[in-house]
Amino acid sequence: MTDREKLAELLFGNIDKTPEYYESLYPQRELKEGARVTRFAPSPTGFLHFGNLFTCLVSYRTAKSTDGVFFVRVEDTDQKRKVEGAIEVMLKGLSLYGIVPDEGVVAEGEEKGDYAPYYQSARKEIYQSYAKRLVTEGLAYPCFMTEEELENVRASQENESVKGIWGSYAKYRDIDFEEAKRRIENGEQWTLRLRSPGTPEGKCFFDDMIKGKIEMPENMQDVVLLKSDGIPTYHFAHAIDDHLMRTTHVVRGDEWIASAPIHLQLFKVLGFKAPKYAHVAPIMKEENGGKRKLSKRKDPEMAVTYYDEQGFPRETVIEYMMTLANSNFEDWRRTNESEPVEKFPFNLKKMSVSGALFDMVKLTDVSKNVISKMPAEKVFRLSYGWAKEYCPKLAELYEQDTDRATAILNIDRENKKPRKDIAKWSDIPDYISYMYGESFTPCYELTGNATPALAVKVLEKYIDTVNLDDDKDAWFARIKELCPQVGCTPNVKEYKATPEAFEGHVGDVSTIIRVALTGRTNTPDLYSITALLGEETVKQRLGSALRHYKEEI
RNA sequence: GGCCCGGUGGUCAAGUGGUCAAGACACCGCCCUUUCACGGCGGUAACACGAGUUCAAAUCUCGUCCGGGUCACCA
Repeated sequence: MTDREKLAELLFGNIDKTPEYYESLYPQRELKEGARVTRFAPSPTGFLHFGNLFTCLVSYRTAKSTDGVFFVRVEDTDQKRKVEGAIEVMLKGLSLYGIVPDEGVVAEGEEKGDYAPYYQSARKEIYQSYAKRLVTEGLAYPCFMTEEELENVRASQENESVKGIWGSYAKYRDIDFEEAKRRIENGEQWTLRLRSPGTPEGKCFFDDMIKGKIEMPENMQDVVLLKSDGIPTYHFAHAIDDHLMRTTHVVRGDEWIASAPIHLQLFKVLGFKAPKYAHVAPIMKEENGGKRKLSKRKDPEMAVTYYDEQGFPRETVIEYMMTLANSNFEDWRRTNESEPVEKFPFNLKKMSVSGALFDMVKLTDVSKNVISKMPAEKVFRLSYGWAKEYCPKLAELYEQDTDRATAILNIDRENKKPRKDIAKWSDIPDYISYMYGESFTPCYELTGNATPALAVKVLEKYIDTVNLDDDKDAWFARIKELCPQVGCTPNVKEYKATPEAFEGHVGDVSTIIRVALTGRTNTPDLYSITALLGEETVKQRLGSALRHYKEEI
């Protein structure tokens, strides 16, 4: 037995499975040519936020657009930061946005797939098996530096360009077996460090799917592989897991780019083929003319739940994210109006290299388009669901008569070019307020040529002629007939030609009726509104308006 | 500070040596129109700066400036 073998035994005496065992336990996946295997690897420390979802969506679409596999692995190696229930919240959030993993952790504590376990905390023996092999090969060693020593190193390296544990700082790199044994038997804490083969001159090259070719100094730090509790660091776990789970494309935030040399070196040292990397730029936020990463603290729109609360349909968020991810998505959407997003040929290489500013105005526009294409039944169903949770008043109104509510939401919706009034469900209470006695607030402000005096004349006549049995043409014909009787013309062009000859035109007459019925100068189709209001309400509101204008003049 | 990455209209962005520098959102104007919205048409507005290379540079090189990321027994 060599000293290295003895050391490996001393360190990992309890480990009897070999890397070869795991290699055969987790064989290559049998997928068709070009199929990509990606993953989402959250740590259970927080909640799902916009950036998370975005990166995850990119990862998901990468797999799905190639008939590959998308799985979820939980990176719970840092017990200190673990937050109860975070995974459940995250997974639920993903599924709401249509992201359902093929494999991995599918619910809190529930796993599916042949490459289990998918909780890193349950993979300790696997990591240690590879760690043991590394020690045997002289590629890793136990380090007994104390926290205090580490801090001293850090302090003394303040002005040095190459930081970390390397060269002469790697105090325990070359201690002999006897010393290691003595210290361990002495009960000293140790971490396992990589014996980095890097040199100051060495370069690390890789071709990022998004950022392109990148050249960096190669890693020469003896990074920690196993923490003193035997649990791996992110770096080590990433190499082992993504190799064993046969990930082909690692999609992650670009804050990881700086540690890519470590990862590539780890893959090399372990004898693994490195995956392709796709480093996604973060979504930024404008502030004081500068850009900054969207932060959970300061930006409420960061939390994905914000969109639910506001009542943005999930499709909106997905569509908006797709426009950020692949700029040709909007063109595609224009020519494929009703296709599901899944059909879009998503392309990792079309991802933007630098972070985009989050644009609420754009998201609103996207949302209006999304909602304008929905049939009224869907608008009703989704907004009702939202109302039950966030706006009980709206839910109550809906519940008076769901068919009527749907009909209200259907006004002008079946036009060839539907209106785009609603961007989010929380716009609805105001949008439909005048359709309900409870929320109708009279307002008799007029615009254009409409004056209280004219209003009195119009309303006195209209209140007698209005007939709820009219179809739209008959309804409008009546209004036109009324015009000459009050000194107006039913022909707007005629009015424009000789404005001095009339008190107003049919538009002004309509405005008077519109204001009387809805309290607003702008509304969707007045005929539909009149019909849905019902005769009693119509007569009553016309009457109130009439009284008001009479008093006013 | 070292190391990476980036800088095209207000925002998102096409673009890879020769374009009057696309398109979308926003904004403005006109048209359509019973209001508004929708739709149509048009408009304002950009290659961070400075040197090179070249007949020709947003595109290639170098420098400057600005922005972002990262330098843990966190991920």
